[in-house]
Amino acid sequence: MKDRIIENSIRMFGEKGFNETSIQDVVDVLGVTKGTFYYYFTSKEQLLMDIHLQYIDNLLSHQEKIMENQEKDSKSKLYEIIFKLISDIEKQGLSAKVFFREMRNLSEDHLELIVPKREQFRKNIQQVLEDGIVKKEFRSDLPAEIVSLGILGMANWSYFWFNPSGKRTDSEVSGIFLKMLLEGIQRD
Amino acid sequence: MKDRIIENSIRMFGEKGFNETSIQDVVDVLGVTKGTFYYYFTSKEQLLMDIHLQYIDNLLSHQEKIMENQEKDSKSKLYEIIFKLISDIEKQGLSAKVFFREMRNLSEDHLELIVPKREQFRKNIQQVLEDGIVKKEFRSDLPAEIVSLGILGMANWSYFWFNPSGKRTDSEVSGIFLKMLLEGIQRD
Amino acid sequence: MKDRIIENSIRMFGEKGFNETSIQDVVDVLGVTKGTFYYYFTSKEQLLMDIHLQYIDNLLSHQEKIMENQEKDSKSKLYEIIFKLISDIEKQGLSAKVFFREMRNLSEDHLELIVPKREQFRKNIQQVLEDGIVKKEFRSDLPAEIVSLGILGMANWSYFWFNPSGKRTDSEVSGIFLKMLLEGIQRD
Amino acid sequence: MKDRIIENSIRMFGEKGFNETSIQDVVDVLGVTKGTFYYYFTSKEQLLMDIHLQYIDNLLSHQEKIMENQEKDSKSKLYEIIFKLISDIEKQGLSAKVFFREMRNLSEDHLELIVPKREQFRKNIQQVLEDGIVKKEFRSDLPAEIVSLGILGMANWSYFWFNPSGKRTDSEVSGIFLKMLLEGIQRD
DNA sequence: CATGAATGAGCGTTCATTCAT
DNA sequence: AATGAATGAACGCTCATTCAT
Repeated sequence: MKDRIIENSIRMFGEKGFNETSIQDVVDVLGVTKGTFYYYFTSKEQLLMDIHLQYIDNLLSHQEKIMENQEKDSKSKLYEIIFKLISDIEKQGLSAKVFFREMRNLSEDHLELIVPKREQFRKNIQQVLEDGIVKKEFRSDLPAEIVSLGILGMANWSYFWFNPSGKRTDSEVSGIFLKMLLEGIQRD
Repeated sequence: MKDRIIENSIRMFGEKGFNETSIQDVVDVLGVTKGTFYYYFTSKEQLLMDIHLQYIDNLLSHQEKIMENQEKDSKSKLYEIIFKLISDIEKQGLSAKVFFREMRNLSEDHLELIVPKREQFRKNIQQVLEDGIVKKEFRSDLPAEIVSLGILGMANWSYFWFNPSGKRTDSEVSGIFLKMLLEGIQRD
Repeated sequence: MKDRIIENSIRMFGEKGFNETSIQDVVDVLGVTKGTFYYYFTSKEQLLMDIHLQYIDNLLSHQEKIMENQEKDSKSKLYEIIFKLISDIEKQGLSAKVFFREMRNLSEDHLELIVPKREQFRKNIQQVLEDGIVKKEFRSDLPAEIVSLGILGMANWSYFWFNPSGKRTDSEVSGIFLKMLLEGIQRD
Repeated sequence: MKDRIIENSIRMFGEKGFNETSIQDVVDVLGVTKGTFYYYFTSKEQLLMDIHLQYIDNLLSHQEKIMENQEKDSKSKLYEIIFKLISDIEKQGLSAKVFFREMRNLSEDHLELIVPKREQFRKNIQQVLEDGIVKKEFRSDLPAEIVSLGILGMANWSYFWFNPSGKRTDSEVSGIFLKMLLEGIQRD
C-alpha cells in the first residue's frame, strides 16, 4: 500500500503539482481514505521527502556505478551521465519533474538531507572533469566547478522541453550536447 | 502604490514562492489592507502576470537591441545574450526566479501570451546561431535548435546557484560559458 | 444624475437582483465613480427604498384614482385594478420585479413605511369588494379580506410567469381572471 | 449531522434568507465548524438544492397521489391540492418559503432539474381542470392554462400572509378559495 | 459635484491533520 | 490496518462605505 501511494502520488504530483494535489485526490484514486494515508506517512511532506530520496538515491547510485568503471575514459563517463539524466525523462520523467520542481516544499530539516546529495551529484561531475584534466583528456584552463554547473544546467533544463516522443531521441540529444561540450560550436 | 505592491511581491514570491505567499503577507508588509490590493489588481494571478510581462518584455527588448547591432559578429552577440541573462540575476534576480519558477501558476489565457514570448527569446538565440553558421563563424553540423536549448539551460540554470556576491563575477561566469561553448572542453 | 442612477439600478436590480448588483456595477454603466453615488444616496439600501417608494406610490395613486370614480361599478373597478397590476409588468415590469423580490433587503425602519402602503393597496381591494357587497354586486358569504388576498395572489403571481410578448395580452389575462373571479369556473 | 444541517438551514434560510445566512451562521448554531459543513456538502448551493429537491419531490408525490384517486371528482381534487399547499405552510412553511424565494440562487444546472418539476406541478393542476371540463364539471370557455396559473398564484401567495395561528385555519382558507374559484364572487 | 484611494468586515471554500472506533 | 467524522487555520476575493482633495 505504501508503494502504491508513492507511485500514485509521483504521477499526480508530476502532472498537477504538489500543492495542487490534495491528499484526498491521492487516496480517492486508490479507493482508500485519508486515515489510511496517515497510517503510512506522518505528513504530506514526508511523502514528498520519500519521493525525493528514492529519486536522488537511484540517480547517485547509478552515477557512482558509471564513475567506478575503470575501463572507460572521462569523455565516455560524461556522456553516460548526461545520457542518464536525459533518458530518465522518458523512464521516470514524473519523478524527475517532482524532484526538480517541488524541492522547495520540503522542510528545512529534510532539505538538509537532500541538498548535500544533490550537491554530491554535481561534485561527481566535477570529479569526472578533473580526472579528465589530469588524464589530459580535457583542457585545464576552464574551472571544473563552473563547467560542471553548465553541464548540469544544459541537462536538467531539458526537463522543461524534452519530449520523449518528439523528433529527437534521448541519445541524439545527449550526443549533440556532448559534441557541443567537447568540441565547441566554433568553426575551426 | 501599484508599483510598491509589484516590487514587494517580486521579492516575496522570489523568496518564498507564489503559492506560499498570501496576499495578506504582501499587504501586511506594506501596511495596507487586502482591499487596497484588489483596488489595483483584479486577482493574485493578474499580479503574477504583470511581473511576468514586465520581465520578459524587458529581456526581449534588450535581446533585440543586441541582435540588431550590425557591427558585432555572432560570437559577440552570443556572449552578450548570455551575459545579460547571468548579470540579470544581480540586478533583478528575484524577478527571474519568479519568472522561471512560477509560470505554471498563470492561467491558460495568460500563458498563451507569455509562452510565445519565451519561445521568441529562444528562437532569437537560434537565429544568432544560424547567422553564425552562414557567416562561417559556427560549425554547421550541430542543429541550432538543440544547441539553443543547451545554451538556455546553461544560462538559466545559473539562477539556482549563481551568487552575485560569490567568488566569481557575472562576466567571469559568462566568459567561461562562452569559451566552453565555442571551443569545447576537450584538449586539442 | 440621481434619476439616471435610479433608472439604471431598477434595470440592473430587476435583471440581476439587488444583492447581485454592486454599486460598482451601477456606476460603471453610468461612467461615474462610487463617490458620485454616495453624493446622491446615503446607502445602497436608501436607493432600494427610493425605488420602492416610487413604485408603491405610483400604484396607490393610480388605484385611488380608480376607486374615486363614482360612475363605475365595483366589477369595473376590480377589473381595472387587476388590469393595472398585470399591464404594469409590461410598462414597468422591472420596477415591479424589484418591488416584489427585493423588499426583504429593506431595513426595519424603511419596512415600517412600505408595509403599510402595501397593506393599504390590499385594503383598497377589500374596500371595493365590500362596496360591491353592499351594492349587491357581490355575494356576501365570502370574507372580503381572504378574497382580496386571493385576488392579489392571482395578480401578483403573474410577475413570475406573465410574458408581455407571449401569446396572451395583458387585457386577455385580466379578462380571464375577472371572469374566474366573478362567475367561477364551475359549470352551471 | 447532515440532517441537522439541513433542518437548521431551512429554518435560517427561511427566516433570514439564503444570501443573508452565512455558513458560519449555520454551523455556529450547531456548535460545529465550517469544515464539518463541507464534509457533508460540496457547496452552499448544493445544500440549497437538497432543500429544493426534498420539498418539490414531496409536493409532487403528494399531488400525484391525489390525482390517481379514481373515486374523487375534479372539484375534490382541486380542493385537496389547494389544501395541501396551504396546510403545508403550517407543517413545512419555512421549506416552502425557501422554495419560493430562493430558487434564483440555484445554478443553471440545478435549475434545469427543478424548473421542470415545478412546471409539472402546475401542469397537473391544468390536467385536473381539463379532466373536469371533459366531465362537464367545469366550464369550457376559460383556458385551463391561465386558470391553473391563477389558482397557483392564489395558493402560493398565501405563503406571504397566511398565519397558521391566526384567526382562519388552513381548511377555512382553502374552502373560501375553492368557493371563489368554483362559484365566483358575483351575486347571482 | 465628483474622484480615487483605501478600508474592514465578511464570505465561501480548501485541506492537512487528528483521533476515536 | 483502515475508516469516517471533525477540526481549525488559512486563503482568495467582494463590496458597501468613507474621506481627503
